[in-house]
Amino acid sequence: MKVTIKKIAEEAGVSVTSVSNVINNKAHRVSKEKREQINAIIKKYNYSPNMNARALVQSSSRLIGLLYYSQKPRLDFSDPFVTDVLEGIESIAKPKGFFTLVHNVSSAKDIADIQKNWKFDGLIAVGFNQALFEKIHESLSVPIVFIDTHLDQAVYHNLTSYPDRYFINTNDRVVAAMATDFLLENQHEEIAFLSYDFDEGETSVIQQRFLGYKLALEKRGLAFRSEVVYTDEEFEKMLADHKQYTAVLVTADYLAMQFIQFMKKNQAFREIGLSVISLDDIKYAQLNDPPLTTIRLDQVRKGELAMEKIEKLVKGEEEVEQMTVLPGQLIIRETVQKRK
Amino acid sequence: MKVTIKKIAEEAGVSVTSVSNVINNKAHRVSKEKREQINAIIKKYNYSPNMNARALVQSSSRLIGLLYYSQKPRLDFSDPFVTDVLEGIESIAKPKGFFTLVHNVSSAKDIADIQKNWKFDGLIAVGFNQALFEKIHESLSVPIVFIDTHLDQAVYHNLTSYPDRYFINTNDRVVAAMATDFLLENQHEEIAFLSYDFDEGETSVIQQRFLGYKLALEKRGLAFRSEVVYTDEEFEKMLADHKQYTAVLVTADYLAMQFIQFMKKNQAFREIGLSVISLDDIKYAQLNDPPLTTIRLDQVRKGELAMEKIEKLVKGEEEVEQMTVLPGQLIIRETVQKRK
DNA sequence: TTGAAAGCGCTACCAA
DNA sequence: TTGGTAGCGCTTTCAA
Repeated sequence: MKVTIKKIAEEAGVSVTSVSNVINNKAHRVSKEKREQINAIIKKYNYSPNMNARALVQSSSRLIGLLYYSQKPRLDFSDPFVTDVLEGIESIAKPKGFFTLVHNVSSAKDIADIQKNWKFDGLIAVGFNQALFEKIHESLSVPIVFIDTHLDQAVYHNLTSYPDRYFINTNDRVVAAMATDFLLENQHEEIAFLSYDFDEGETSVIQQRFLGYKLALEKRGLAFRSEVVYTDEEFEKMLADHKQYTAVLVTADYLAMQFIQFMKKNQAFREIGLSVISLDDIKYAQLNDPPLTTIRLDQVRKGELAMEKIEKLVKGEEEVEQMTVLPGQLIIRETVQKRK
Repeated sequence: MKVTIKKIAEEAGVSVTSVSNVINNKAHRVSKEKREQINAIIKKYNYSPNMNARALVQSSSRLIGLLYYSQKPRLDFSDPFVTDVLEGIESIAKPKGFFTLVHNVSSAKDIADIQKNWKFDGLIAVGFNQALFEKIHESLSVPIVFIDTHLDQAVYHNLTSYPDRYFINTNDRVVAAMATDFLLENQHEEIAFLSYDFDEGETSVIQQRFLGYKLALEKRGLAFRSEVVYTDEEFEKMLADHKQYTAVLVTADYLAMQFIQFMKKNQAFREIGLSVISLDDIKYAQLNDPPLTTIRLDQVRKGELAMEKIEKLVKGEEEVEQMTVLPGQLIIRETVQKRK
């Protein structure tokens, strides 16, 4: 037998209103006597209110939507960029009584389906691009926190026109420049760039890092050479070209690990004294052999911050900063050697 | 302005019933003429029904709850046991129109809060123990698929008494024996066992693997030696004891990677020709140096299977098998050497 | 084929 | 301090 607020009210000999008041911590509206009685019955039946009914009337739900963008219909959850954010969110959401609905967004159409369905209190969108941002911005009115979403500067310069849109980013340009600088400081002047394939024309995480890399080179008076820019498909080519560079900046730890393994297999890592620096500092970075020198991006923290912002927004009491940029932290381990 | 079914009905000049019928693919109850008109308006407003209202009346929701057990309030999402399951679930759930709510369960109390809240169509519970199983079994009536949940044999021998409870497991005993056997075949007779801390008295994943390890030894006529059973806190001890064993069975790739790194650091891995086999085959296993010999458990597949079961259950058409046991697959790479 | 109306469980408003 | 009741948006009878 289903137990509803009505049943509780009947059994306690009070009105549903009183029960509702007790549930919703408006206990001061109920006499202590009745309050205790109601609580006893609630406990007896292990009752907790139906969230659908509650959401229906309140137009709010304690439900957070976590939207991951990926072109592939299948999200790669072994990617720490994906899961660390989730970890951060859950750690804040659970104690605050929020539930997290995870959804993979691969097209604009997916977005339309989402909000209207579930009356989210807020959305956290990870890795969106400009097109998707615009789509979701105009079709949904709930607060949205964007993580690692790189947009045209026009948006960032005009944040006030985007109320209820919040951003948590790494300054990818700075962070890539930081990595490049570290290589430079270690006397490396011929630095390759290795990343997943990307479109130079569109603002994206990788594209920003690429810019940072070029900038750092330029600042040092060094020429950028497009011949030493590689994608994850070009390990063979990198092997053949290895005399063209003494160090490489890799845009992700995982990719760096693959690359190093490949070079080791071909006697071209330790033997030629190749230096490697990457970005992320995933849990496995320090288990690599040699342990990865990398820049910690702290995705977990981003998740926590996003959830904290949403919680404040729901409470509606505090001001919430629209833009939060997290610094990267250089983690020196063993893959970068001073060049002799 | 909010667009509801009522608004659509008004604008189309029909009743809400007709609109409802169109939405729910009972289109045959509506004349073609009206149907087209309604569809046009729906499209115009990009309307989609409020799931809360729908769930309220139907007591069903297209919502799946994914419950992870962990003692810690904070779930470790970098654990592939956690995320691979999620990946499998989402890959099936999304195309079928299900949404996945992720929740971390660390106590019996968490369970009570859950079901009543959201009217799940089904639950997927990962890594539960006997106590939690019983708690959730008696308090919830929706279908539940348990993944990697080890229970007293009494339950498994009497599955018919547990309708709507489904199980997807690895036979951890078999899989651990398989790993041990592989070591044995390679002439190792002194085999250590390394795992996270566990309670020998309670049925659990690790406890089952421990049993499998002992069984395999026994079958070979080898004595089990409790001195070579270690936890993740005892790397130092393992180093000191290294003459006591020539190979080690580790219950998780991640732990194996940590152990190997530790031993390498102390010149006690390659130098003493230690062999290691572990379980999981996470994505990083092959990037280890040397690449890990391990047993693939395929957690992604488990997630897919769980979601498939639930989908069938919701449709209510097909019979669903209550117990599915997935085999492990030996992946031979480079951490096991034939003993000389 | 169509629509009116009841009711899902809850909160919020207003009156007592 | 208490309770009656409207109404959230939808599906589902049931009657027309």
